[in-house]
Amino acid sequence: MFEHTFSNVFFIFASKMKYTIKNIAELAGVSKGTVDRVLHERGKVSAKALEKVNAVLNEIDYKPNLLARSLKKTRNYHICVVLPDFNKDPYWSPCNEGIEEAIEEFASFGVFIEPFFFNPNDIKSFIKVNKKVLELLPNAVLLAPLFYKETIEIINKYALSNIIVSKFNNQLEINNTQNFVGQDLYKSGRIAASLMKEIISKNATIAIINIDEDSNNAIYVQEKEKGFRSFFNEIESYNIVTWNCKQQDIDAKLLDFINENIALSGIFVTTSKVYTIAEFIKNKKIEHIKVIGYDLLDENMLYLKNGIINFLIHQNPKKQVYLGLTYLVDYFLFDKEIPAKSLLPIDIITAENLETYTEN
Amino acid sequence: MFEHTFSNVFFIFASKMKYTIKNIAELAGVSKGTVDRVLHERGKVSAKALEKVNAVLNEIDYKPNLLARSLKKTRNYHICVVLPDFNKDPYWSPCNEGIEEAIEEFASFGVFIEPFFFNPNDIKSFIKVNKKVLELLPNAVLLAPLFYKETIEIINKYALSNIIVSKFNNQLEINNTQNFVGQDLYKSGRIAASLMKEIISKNATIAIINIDEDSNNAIYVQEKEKGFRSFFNEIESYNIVTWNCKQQDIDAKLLDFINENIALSGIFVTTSKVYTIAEFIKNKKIEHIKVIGYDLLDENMLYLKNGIINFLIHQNPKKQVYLGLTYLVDYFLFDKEIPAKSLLPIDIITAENLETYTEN
DNA sequence: TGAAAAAGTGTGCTCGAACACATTTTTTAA
DNA sequence: TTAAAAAATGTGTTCGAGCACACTTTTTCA
Repeated sequence: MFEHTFSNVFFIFASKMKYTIKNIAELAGVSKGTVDRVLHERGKVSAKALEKVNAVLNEIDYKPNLLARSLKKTRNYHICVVLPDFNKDPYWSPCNEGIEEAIEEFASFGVFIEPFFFNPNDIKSFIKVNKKVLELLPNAVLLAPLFYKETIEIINKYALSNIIVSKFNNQLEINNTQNFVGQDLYKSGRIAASLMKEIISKNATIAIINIDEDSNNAIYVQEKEKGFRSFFNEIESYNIVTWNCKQQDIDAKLLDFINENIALSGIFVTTSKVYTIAEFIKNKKIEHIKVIGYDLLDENMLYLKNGIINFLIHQNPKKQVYLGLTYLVDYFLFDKEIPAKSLLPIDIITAENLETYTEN
Repeated sequence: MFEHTFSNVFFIFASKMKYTIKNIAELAGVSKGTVDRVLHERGKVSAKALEKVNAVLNEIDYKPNLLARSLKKTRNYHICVVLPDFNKDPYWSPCNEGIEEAIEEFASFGVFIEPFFFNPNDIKSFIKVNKKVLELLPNAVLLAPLFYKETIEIINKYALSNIIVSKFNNQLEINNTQNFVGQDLYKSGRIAASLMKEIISKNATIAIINIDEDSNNAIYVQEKEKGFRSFFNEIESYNIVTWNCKQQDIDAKLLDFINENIALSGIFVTTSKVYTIAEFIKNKKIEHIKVIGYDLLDENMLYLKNGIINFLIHQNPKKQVYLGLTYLVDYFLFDKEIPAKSLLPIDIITAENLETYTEN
């Protein structure tokens, strides 16, 4: 270790001392300008000076003060979040909380976060909103890429304007995605299956129900279905059937579907719309069917608590946006790298541990 | 809205513009010193000036730049973490990772974090380590308060030296704890019980096994037991027995215990030592007993994957320390409030969702 | 009324990094 | 040998908040 002392520095933690560029300059016997040039490899440094500075840098553990760095290059950063309108689909409602928290928290650092909502049932609305955002020329966009083809196009346009794009919730291509925050949907399906297996008896029939899933975001639901089926394929002796339906058809057709499959003892709903099935089951007083679905919507939580839904899988949309925004902010302010792929844990929610996820 | 413009300010986002003290001073027609006095209520401001500044402050949404604020009052903060040696109990091993990550991340902000380990089986070691830490006079201590009486004493001493104390993992008093990061142990026991109920048949016998729990940290284990029993008390028709044992006695005595309780079909181990029971069950080729325990120790994860352990409850010690440290750092750097009580979600881990918690 | 005390106000420096620009040293070539 | 060009080095300003200190205005009271 170096044994030098600085006039202006009070050694509190001997070896763990925080060095500044000025300190390094003094130790190396050069000016802070030279140290700066060495640190940033800006050239214009003589071999002798380079050596002196590097000698010091090798001895100490210099970490630039990120507060000072970020303050110096103070800029106002603008991040837009593009996501479905939660009035059209309550699944997205928690995202809003996450965004509001991020707005509040990061405003003090000069980061301005702005949400933009589109209609998840209307591709045109998705395109329109993105066009509007593009015109604002923000520094970055955090996007829920619901529509495959249109997202590819808009991402290219953003790229032309040097706007960073991160995605959340839906993986655009299932592999090789960049800047993505979300969950592994295939695994999520497998987990649902493993839970189902624990709570129903052998040789039973299990239904996978996809509600209101048109071809657009069907790929995401299909991943879950694949995962679910893969689990049972490995153990056999279960009969898995898939039913695609519209929400308004449930009342008219679900009873027929149940009667057609007499051994039916488990239903896996691939989205947050599981409450519609639960409602039906409750009204018809069907007691032998176990239900697993997605997400902590108010209605879902109600049916979970009174035992009609047995398990919910938590996709944690709030954490997804918040984390996505955190990555972008850390990138702008502190030069942190944005993780190419951030897969959140897949939480299993029961009536008992539910409140530990909703508190605070 | 104000319609003024500043010579040196470029309006990017009309109303969402970031104001500085200088801006406010210009708008109010006073100097930044006066604005500063108003903001901090330092007095020495005339009624007229106060009014002018407040008029501006009411119109705009001033958020001080936390980077600048923190840079100005640059200090080196020293935080000590006092926790059990992970060589004595592998449960604490993930904490180390959390601490290492925090050290790395916060060093750039002038925060120096230092871990101190004590022997969890030796009260004297706990006292000794804390005494050592006290002499260092850090700004804060993050503590795993394993021993009740001794913790009370040491906390008082820290307080006398104006050292902030946060606790994690063990709640000192079950209610009214301050600066605590951890889980609700009672609830955790209930969750274990609810899972047990799903996977065993009615009228069965269930064993609660406490391994190596002497009177010191017994209170924490007792909370889990209480929660577990409370769940089954509500539904009856189950027979719950408790067995307290030493790890070295398992081989000699567990088989007797199992034979004494012929209907035994579920075991709840109240700590991370569940692998010792799993090992026994595997060796004796007992197949009808379901096992639920705690924490993602390597051995536990192995038995979870091969089906001997059915569920693990994740106490997330790594997240606990990391979060505890984050709270302290945010407090020192950005004047954020330290939450009095931060209860983490209680994660249910199965063979299927396990890897979503261990990745990244 | 006027000097002293009190109250109010403004200026300028600091934190550490970054970078523009000024100054000094070395190299080049006539 | 020397002037010009190039390279190397050092200096000073900025970011925004916070605070010490200097300066100005108002109030107090003999």
